[in-house]
Amino acid sequence: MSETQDPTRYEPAEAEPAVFDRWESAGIFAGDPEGDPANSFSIAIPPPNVTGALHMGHALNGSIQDVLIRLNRMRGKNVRWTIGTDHAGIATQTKVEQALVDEGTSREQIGREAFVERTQAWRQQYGGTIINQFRRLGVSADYAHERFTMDEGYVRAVQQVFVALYEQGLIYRGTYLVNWDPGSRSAISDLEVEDREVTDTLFEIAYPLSDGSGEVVVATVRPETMLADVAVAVNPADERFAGLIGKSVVLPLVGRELPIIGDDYVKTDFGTGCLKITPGHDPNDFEIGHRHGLETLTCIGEDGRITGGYAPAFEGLSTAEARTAIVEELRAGGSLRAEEDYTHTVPFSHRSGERIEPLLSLQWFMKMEELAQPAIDAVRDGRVRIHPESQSRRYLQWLEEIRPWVLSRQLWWGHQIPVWYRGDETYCGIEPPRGEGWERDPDVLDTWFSSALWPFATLGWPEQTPELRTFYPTSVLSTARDILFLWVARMVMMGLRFPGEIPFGDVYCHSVIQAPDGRRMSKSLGTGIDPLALIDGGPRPAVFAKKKGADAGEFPAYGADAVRFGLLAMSSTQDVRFSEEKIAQGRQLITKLSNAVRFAAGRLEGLDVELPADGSPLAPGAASRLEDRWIVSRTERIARETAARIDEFDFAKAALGLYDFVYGELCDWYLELVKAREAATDPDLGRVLAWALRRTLQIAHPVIPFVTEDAWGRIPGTDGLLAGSRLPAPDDALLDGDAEHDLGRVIELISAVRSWRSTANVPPGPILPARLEADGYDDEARAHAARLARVELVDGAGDAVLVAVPGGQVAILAGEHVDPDAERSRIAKRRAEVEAEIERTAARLGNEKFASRAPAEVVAAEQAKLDGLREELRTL
RNA sequence: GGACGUAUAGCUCAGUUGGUUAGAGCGCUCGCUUCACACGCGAGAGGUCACAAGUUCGAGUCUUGUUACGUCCA
Repeated sequence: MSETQDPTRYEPAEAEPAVFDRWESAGIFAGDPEGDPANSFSIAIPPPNVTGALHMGHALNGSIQDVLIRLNRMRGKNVRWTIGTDHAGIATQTKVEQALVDEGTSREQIGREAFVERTQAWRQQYGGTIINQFRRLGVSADYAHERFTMDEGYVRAVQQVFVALYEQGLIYRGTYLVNWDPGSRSAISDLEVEDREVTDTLFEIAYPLSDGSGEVVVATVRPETMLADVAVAVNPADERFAGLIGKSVVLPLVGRELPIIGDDYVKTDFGTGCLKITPGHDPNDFEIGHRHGLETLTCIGEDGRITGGYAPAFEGLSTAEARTAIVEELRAGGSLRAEEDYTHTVPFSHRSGERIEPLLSLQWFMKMEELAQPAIDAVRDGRVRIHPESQSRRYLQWLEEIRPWVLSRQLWWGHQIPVWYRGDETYCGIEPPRGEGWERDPDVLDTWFSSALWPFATLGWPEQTPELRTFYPTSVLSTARDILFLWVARMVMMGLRFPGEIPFGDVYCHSVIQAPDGRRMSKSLGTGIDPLALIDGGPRPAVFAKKKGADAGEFPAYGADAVRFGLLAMSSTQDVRFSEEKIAQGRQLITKLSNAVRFAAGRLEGLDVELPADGSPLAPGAASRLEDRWIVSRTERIARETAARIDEFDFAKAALGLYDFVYGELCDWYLELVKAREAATDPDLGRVLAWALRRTLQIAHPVIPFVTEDAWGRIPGTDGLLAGSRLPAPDDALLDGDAEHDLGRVIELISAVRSWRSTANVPPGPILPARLEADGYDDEARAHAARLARVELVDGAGDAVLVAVPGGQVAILAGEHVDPDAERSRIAKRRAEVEAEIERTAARLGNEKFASRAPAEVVAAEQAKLDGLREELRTL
């Protein structure tokens, strides 16, 4: 960062905050709740965790949604983007508990009421962080209607849904295995569990048949749980054990008799093909036990030590000690048949780092089949479309094998379950029960239960608000793939069940942005990047060093636009690796565009460049200039393409297509071509230049909103905010295929001469005399070609170097810089290439089967290519 | 172990239903203080499209197999 400000460089840090303030104070982010539902475009943001800070996934998803929102706002849609945060039960509770511990107290000491108050206060103070970070990114959401999954109306929506599902018999209470964390002595959610790969020992243990006719050998990594075994299972299709189903075995060390059951969960090719069934300590066994009506025993307590009274010798031992002791005893008793290393993934607690102990406890659940079927239908019949399409298969697969959902969490922060108990009585209702002696269920609901209501609860449901009528169903849900089940599927179920309509028409699953080494971006691995460090500048983590092993240094302050562009350009239908180059590419585009506007503004200074009422920059019927017709046509095409790509969620193509247009057409050619003209005496130029820049800024605005808004105000004749401007309807009258073709030839000609110059070592400066020996170039085209190729078109004869161009050749006359003799080797090389290609093409055309079987247009294209090559060969 | 996905330039990625001499950005090389821009302008080098068979007039693209990697599920 230099001390002196270079005025040719756009400074995002200066421009962005001011631009954002202008948008917000103009109130353009708010939709009209009374608008026509048919003209609505709405999005409910996936609510980020209230404890969170913006990470790369949020930044990508925020950029994606903002592109959709801004494009549709400029189309004149009535736009609503609901923003807000999720109360995130465990994460938030953990944060506050940590603070209490630091103060030398605990949640148990201060009590539930004080704890919840304390957490509310914490949220008031810190919960807005991520929302403000979204502002930095340029997110144009409706901040005035920010929602929280525990605000007043939302609590009512959650309770109403719970009570309704309870009354309909879909919510019930039962025993279930939870993820018990022996370290923190509480149940934790799946989200707080991380799978780690460990190497355990797979033990093979013989269980003798009760009738003495032999034995079965089971394989297990957790022999200590055998004390609570209730059965042995084999696959009914497994011929080895076909005769055993229905017989029984004797459990070693304990002596209990266990039935042998058949269940096709058992894999015939894993372990020994016999599985011990311990419903009290393994989720899969629990399912199998349920299917077969087996009882559930437990032999491990909440402290992770052996209990149960099945084998007193091991009681009180930790699971690890018990494992050693049990294996020893089995070995001594001759029951241990084999042991081998076995690498697999097992769950660990994020909080304590201890291995999760599945534990049986009383929980609230929800039956899912009845809710799942309509959600399956909605995707099958296309009312909800999932992009990319491949993800819908995963969605359907999961719903088709859906299992009951455990709703209750042993936490204090969240939606407390609206159920009260008195003796054997149970009451479920929104209002507390009348009478004395009732006690409320202490548990809260899984955070995803309330999140599932997000698309409609944020619009005021269960009240029939104007917002709900206008903006529900929402248009698009954009999210990371990994919560397709946890969240998306549940929103579809709840939307169909309660408001009675799908919650959104399109679901877009965006890429996961990985670290350069292909790992996930993660704070703990040091592979994460704070998007604010890219926007404002900040330390670059070591894995992102430009050269391996070198000091990683700092990110430059790329600004929000560059970060948005880069993330969108990186995004794909699959996971992608983060590339700082794409962010830098965005910064280049921004600088380029800013300078283009600077150039145009200089030309247009003091001119009236109001457009005719129909919006067309070209005077009707007038003989407009080639380059003007060309840029108008090209701009119109890019406008359509970019919008179409955004509509089909191809954000990378939209962003990179913009880059190519701004660099490769607008700046490289149009601005260069018009430099010979003077706006003050050329009314066409003023209009077309202003039009092309304005349209380009409009097209680019959804992707790079700040710089385009800043530039918008610098073009004469624009008023109001770009973000609030209306896109004109597509206009076929602006398309001009002839102009595109004709100027395309001029560009090819100029490029051919430049290329020759460079490879022939002719200095770029001098203007060389040359003859244009080619058809199809009018005076205008000749003038452009001469100026940008730096040649002077003459009629003189003489020795010359020939450069092949569309329609013929340019003969550069021999002179100070041009020596035809020195050209020989270059020409010979090119001739060899052309001859080889002619040979290939002629052979293809001469192939009888090609001529007869290939489509006519392919054959014609080959013939045209051959003709072109033969023409070039003549010039060589 | 199962399912799905991915292998294209030094790096990160495009590449429509098979059809010109496979593209872009970055990096690299050469040239340029061309009056919007050196975060610039012009030109260029660089690819056995992972490997092996097959289908076809024609394969980066389709089929099968192999290898490597990734994600999810168990």
